[in-house]
Amino acid sequence: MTSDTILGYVLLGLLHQEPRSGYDLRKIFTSTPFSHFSDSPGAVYPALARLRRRGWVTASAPTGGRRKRLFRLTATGRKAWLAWLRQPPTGTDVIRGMDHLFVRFAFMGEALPAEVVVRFLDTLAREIDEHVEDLRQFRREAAAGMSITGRLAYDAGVESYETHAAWARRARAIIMQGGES
Amino acid sequence: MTSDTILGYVLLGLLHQEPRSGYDLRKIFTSTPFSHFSDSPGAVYPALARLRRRGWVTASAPTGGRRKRLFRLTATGRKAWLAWLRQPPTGTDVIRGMDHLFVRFAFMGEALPAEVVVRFLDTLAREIDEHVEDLRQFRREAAAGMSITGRLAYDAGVESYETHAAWARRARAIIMQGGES
DNA sequence: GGATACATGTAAGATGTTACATGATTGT
DNA sequence: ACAATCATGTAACATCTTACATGTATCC
Repeated sequence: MTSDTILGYVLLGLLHQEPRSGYDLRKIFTSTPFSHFSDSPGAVYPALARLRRRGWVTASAPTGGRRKRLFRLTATGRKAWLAWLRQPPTGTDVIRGMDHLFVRFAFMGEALPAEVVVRFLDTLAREIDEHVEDLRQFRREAAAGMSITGRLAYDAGVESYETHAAWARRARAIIMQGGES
Repeated sequence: MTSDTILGYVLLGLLHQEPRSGYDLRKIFTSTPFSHFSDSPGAVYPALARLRRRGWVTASAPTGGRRKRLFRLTATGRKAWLAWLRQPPTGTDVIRGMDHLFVRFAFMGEALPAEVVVRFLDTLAREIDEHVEDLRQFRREAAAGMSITGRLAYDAGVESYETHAAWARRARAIIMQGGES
């Protein structure tokens, strides 16, 4: 049970909501304005083939006169997806980029109990704090050798992390009181 | 003169500062706490080979008893790097992720006049504003179908963009008054 | 003498990008 | 009839990751 890419898990998450075709999935990526995810057939279809090979999804025979095939999650697919969702955020996750973490978080509400979500946010806020401390430390030592724009860009990064930590604490409070956003 | 990857341009930027070896470049990635950039030899050496093939850098013969080879920018390499630096930020850049833009911005202070930097920030702030407007629009339409964590994650993304727009305006002011950060 | 840091590369494998190929259905 | 959208895939290509291979210089 080795892990798949983020794209694989996102597809799993969308198929957890309801069975869909490759085309449906691509359209979601086209129409959603966030997304590092490409709607290109060259990304989506091979990813679906991969998931099928792993036994995480099944494809129906072509339906409806069209060649449309609906993909649906298998039991092991759901298990793999839940295992992915349940991973607590690590320092490495924080360094490698918050985006993946947000994608994971976005799906959590559909499948995990509030306490797990809250724990995720707690850990995330703490991990970000630690990383910010490292970033500040480095800035103190290295600022002298940096250009103006270098320093400003660096500060933008730090500020971005701080924004995320503050968000995590606000989100935690919202989840705790039952979820009025 | 097709374009290279971000890694290529970052290497170019570091070599613009001073000639360095592949090892030197890798160490920079190891020791800097930001970075999506990997210090793995399997990324850096092939990228340097690519830049050499393009005629953007030259490699000295092994020096110093060691096998160390120093890479340095050629005139066309510097031109290609400057062309990359001078690109104004586009809407697509903003959607694909701010990170690349910050990397570019970080190098700008070393090579471009303040007015160009200011123009970059102006355009960036406007492009972000536009994108935020789209994101809000989508949220209004789609919020009903989203889970709590889905909505929260989405809002984190929007907030992140807003933070960046505000940063761009602050950075602009700092550059204009000569660069006290 | 042995560990650690210096130093450069290649090999295998997975993933993603862009472009191509093919054909059915729906709306005008 | 024709265009647009639905629908699924493959092919070529570049890039990155992880792991391997090799050898030198320095410090203790």
